[in-house]
Amino acid sequence: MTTKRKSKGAYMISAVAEMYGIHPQTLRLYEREGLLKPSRTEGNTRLYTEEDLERLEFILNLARDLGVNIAGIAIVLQMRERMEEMNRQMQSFVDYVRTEMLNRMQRAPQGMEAGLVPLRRPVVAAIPRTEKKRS
Amino acid sequence: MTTKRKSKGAYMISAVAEMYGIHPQTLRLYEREGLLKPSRTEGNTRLYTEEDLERLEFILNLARDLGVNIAGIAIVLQMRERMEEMNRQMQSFVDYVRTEMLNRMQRAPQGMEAGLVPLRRPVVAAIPRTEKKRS
DNA sequence: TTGCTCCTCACGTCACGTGAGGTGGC
DNA sequence: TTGCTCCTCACGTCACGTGAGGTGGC
Repeated sequence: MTTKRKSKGAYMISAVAEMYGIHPQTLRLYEREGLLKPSRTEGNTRLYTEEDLERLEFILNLARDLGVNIAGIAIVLQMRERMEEMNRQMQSFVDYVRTEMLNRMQRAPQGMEAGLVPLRRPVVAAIPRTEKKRS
Repeated sequence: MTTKRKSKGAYMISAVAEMYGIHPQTLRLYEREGLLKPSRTEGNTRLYTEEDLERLEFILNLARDLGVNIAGIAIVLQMRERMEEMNRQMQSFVDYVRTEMLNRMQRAPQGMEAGLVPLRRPVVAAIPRTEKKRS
């Protein structure tokens, strides 16, 4: 038996197939269709990182549980990235406003009662986060 | 020939099918699968409003041009609604901050050089809008 | 009556997943 | 050598779109 796991968090195709109960050919299919892009060894063997596995879990959730086809998964993946980008921008904007408000308050505390209250729990808290598991 | 269009902006199934070059059965299929929910006349005949047609155009773009299956279209539709909701929240937050900043400036104009410049073109301008045609 | 509507059932096609078969390198 | 890897080709199944067939109301 050879090592199916190579270096830190990089898996060969049969290990991944076994972990998720799918056929190795299915993994090759997903790659051919552009859903996954695992790196390769010098000998051309696929290596799946933790990041690839996270993406694969998302794909399998759509494909197996929800019945979405490959074209649909591709769209959903890119929409997910757009939403995450929006969340990042929203978050940095909220952070900017919060620190700016605090700066101003220190210089002119009389404005406090009018402006600070709505900022304590910023709008971003009401936005559904796209789930993203961290190992 | 009967009237295929009833009242303002409400179309019967054959008119819609002809407009978009699809089979009436396909429209019934999309409704059965939950993608479209046209209203009905008292006699149980489907009536498609302008809003339904807009949604249908989005669906057809996914189905015909991109090859997304029905399960995928359902997911994409609900992601689209979430993104639109996020945009609305972002916009209202930006609006709130802008007016609040202006209020403060009028009361304490010495803070101007530090805070106003980044707000002139708010973050929302960098966010890709989901397209939404208006008739 | 005509031309639409409603519905259900069924078929053809295609995508997806999987299997077989043959190759090559650690 | 063994057990993996790579690849291509092919098949079974199912979803999607469409057609037929029969019904009913404006």
